[in-house]
Amino acid sequence: MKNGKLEYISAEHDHQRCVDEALARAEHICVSRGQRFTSIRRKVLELIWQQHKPIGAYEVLEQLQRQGRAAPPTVYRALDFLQDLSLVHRIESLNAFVGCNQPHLPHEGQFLICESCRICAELDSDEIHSVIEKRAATAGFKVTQQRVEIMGLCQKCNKERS
Amino acid sequence: MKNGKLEYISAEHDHQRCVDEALARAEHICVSRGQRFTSIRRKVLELIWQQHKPIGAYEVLEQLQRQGRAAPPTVYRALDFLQDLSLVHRIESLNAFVGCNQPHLPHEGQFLICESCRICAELDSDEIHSVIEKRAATAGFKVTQQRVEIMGLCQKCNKERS
DNA sequence: ATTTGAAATGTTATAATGTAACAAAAATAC
DNA sequence: GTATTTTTGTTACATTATAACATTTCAAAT
Repeated sequence: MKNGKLEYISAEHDHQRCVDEALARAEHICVSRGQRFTSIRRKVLELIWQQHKPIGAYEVLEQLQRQGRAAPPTVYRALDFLQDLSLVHRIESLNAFVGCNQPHLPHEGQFLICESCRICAELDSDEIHSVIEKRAATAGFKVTQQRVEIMGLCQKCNKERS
Repeated sequence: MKNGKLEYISAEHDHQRCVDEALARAEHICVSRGQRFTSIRRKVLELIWQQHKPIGAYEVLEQLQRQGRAAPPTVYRALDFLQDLSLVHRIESLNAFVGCNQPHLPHEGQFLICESCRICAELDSDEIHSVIEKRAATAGFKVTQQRVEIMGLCQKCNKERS
């Protein structure tokens, strides 16, 4: 996404591979930090990655329940764990969760959210980050976290409407 | 807030006057748009303005109930109305609402939220706005709304900690 | 291999936030 | 003054999230 293209919208995007890679990266990150990538955590992350769209906690729960019992705390705990490692992000304006492309990098949450198809792309723009930081500093404010949620139409949906 | 100072934190801030002015501006805006500034809407807006901190819908409800019956839809309807006119904004990461300083201007939501004292200041930085717009355009994304929520420490709380 | 302590998960109940649907009342238009 | 629209009341419920405590699983140390 550094190049500003939402490449996983395109037809040639191999999504199964995309998910598998995300899971592999996640496992690596967990291990390297001495955390356990348990089957529940893996399953929840996999469900979240199955689309590039934010998914609600109770939607994850429903999917989990198709293969056995599960209750809300199970899902929320997994989500909390995954968020702590930046493997998923919460989209505040949607009460929903989305997989993170670059969990290895320290980064803020910057999201493009399509109001039509709901696809959600994560940005990681240093320029946005630093302008916000600078403006906050002008107000004497010490930033610990930035959340940028940008609603609108993705390129594909925008074309279809015109 | 254009000057980047959070002046209403200071001791000389006359908050009653601040609230009164906000209500007067709100009334004017409603009238000028052919909308009714009913007593419920006024009361809800007043409650929200009583602090420069985001307040939850159910907290507003509690206050309302001190002077008669009220149920959640009453509050949410008033909040929806006030949001439509940009008289209040919803802070997504807090599930809470805050009064808007400059409802007359077209603007995006940009907020500085102090994690310590919870005070919330609205920015309206063209620079932040345009950088986000530009970055989104690079991804072929057509922006309809930006939400920027910046967590951290306000000047006052930051000083107190050091 | 067994014990043991910590981490993770199960389970039940409930809290917190938000909305649907329809009835009644109030304001405005005719 | 009646009709129409807008606002509010009221009840019930949907959605999102967490508290509290029991049980299980895992891994480290013996």
